[in-house]
Amino acid sequence: MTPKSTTEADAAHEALAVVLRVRDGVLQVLLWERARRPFLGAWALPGGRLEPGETLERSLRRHLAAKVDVRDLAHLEQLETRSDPRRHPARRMIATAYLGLVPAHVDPSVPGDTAWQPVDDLPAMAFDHRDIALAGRERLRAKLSYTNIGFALAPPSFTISELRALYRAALGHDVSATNLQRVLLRRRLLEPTGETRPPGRAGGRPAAVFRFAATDLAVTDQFAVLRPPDVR
Amino acid sequence: MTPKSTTEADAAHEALAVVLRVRDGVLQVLLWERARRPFLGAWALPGGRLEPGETLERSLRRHLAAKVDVRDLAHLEQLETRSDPRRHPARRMIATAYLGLVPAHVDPSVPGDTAWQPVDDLPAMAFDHRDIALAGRERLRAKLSYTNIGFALAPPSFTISELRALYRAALGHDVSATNLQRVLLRRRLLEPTGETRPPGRAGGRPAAVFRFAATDLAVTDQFAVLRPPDVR
DNA sequence: TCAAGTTATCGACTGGTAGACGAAAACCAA
DNA sequence: TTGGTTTTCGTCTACCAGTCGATAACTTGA
Repeated sequence: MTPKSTTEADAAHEALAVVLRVRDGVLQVLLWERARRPFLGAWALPGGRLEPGETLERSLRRHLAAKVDVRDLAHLEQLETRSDPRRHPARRMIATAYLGLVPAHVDPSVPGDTAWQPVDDLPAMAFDHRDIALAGRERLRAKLSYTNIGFALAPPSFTISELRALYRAALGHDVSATNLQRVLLRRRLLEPTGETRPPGRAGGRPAAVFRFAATDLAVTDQFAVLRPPDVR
Repeated sequence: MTPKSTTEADAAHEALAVVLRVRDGVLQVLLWERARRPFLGAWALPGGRLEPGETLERSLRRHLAAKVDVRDLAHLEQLETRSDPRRHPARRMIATAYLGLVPAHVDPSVPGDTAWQPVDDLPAMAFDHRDIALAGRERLRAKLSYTNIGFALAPPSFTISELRALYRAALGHDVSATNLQRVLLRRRLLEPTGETRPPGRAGGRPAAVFRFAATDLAVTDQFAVLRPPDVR
């Protein structure tokens, strides 16, 4: 049978966040420099201990409030829970990671010990945080293809060129402007605002301005290759 | 600042499993009848407390061993972590749920307090286990469409008709035998064994026998509508 | 004012894939 | 031999994404 009385205390639990944004064509993650051991001075994901009575998401938002304005978080979803006993060198610590997205148009001021780092060229990181950060990137990339999660990275309105730059930075490869517009329009994820943006100094045709349709994310969170019959 | 000393003990953590199989054309989940309060006598997902030094997956396999032969589990992946303080009426309990799949050809004997229940017609369940079970079903349905996760539900070899029955039960809707074969063959997920199965008493053409190709699940775990250019 | 350059948008072509359907194959039973 | 059953295969069609080139709408500079 399983032991009923735990000799040591129950495992501590923490919530961590992979907060991503696109800036200057680069996908960045919010990291902070640890101020205590272990891994003193190393880069780490923001987050912290779960306190009694809190949900994980609430705890995460509380810890995050010290780093960024939580109102700037356009999207937050659970990633995975890590439980390897050796992931923390000193104590038992279970971590539940979340993926958070910050739109391109907000630039939250962050404390001095906090910085945006490129996800494709991460510095040395504490614990297993590097793996978690990369898992967050992969989740974003997968979901960009079949959901409207892109709205969480984009400003309220944008041109196709601007959106294309966002997708290129997040996906890590180029996307065709023609296909991006057609695919998103056909799926009713995008709608034109009717406005246009004046061209830059080099000239060029004014770009039409679009916005993401106000559809529920959950609605478009599904994709099926084998669709049910008669649904068309 | 956040409180450093926890007045009450840290939250207890449990691992739960949504173990699914297809039997007689019905998608079933493994449940057991609780033998103690709260929810005494109600149906619950198998699982139990995480003990010191265990990973979540190891803990789950240990608890599951009392219910089914763990070697019969063809697939196990993490689903989600639930942390609502009110999900357990008496104490603080965080649950990490997993999705497990049992192939159709094995029929593990289960203890008397354990039973397979239809996922589409669940009995009243303890805690939030009903939500978790349905989340497991949705994960399976989504992944059936774009991964080779179906191999974990299928016997080592099978005819297209048998596989079609499996998919119909799991997906909840009919699938065309023609398309099922063509789609899976084209993606190299399926390969013919060269054998045929003799027809039943009513006659009919002998069915060709297939098996899932021995590709790594992780390899086929990706799908992209917006593919990178030049990859063809 | 006009030509050249620039950027955005659109239409057309192509290839690939899935759903539907019916024909053909391979068996059984009467 | 005929009719029924099940499986398998080919074909037709629709849809969708990737590519490419034409066109639109603007700029600057001569």
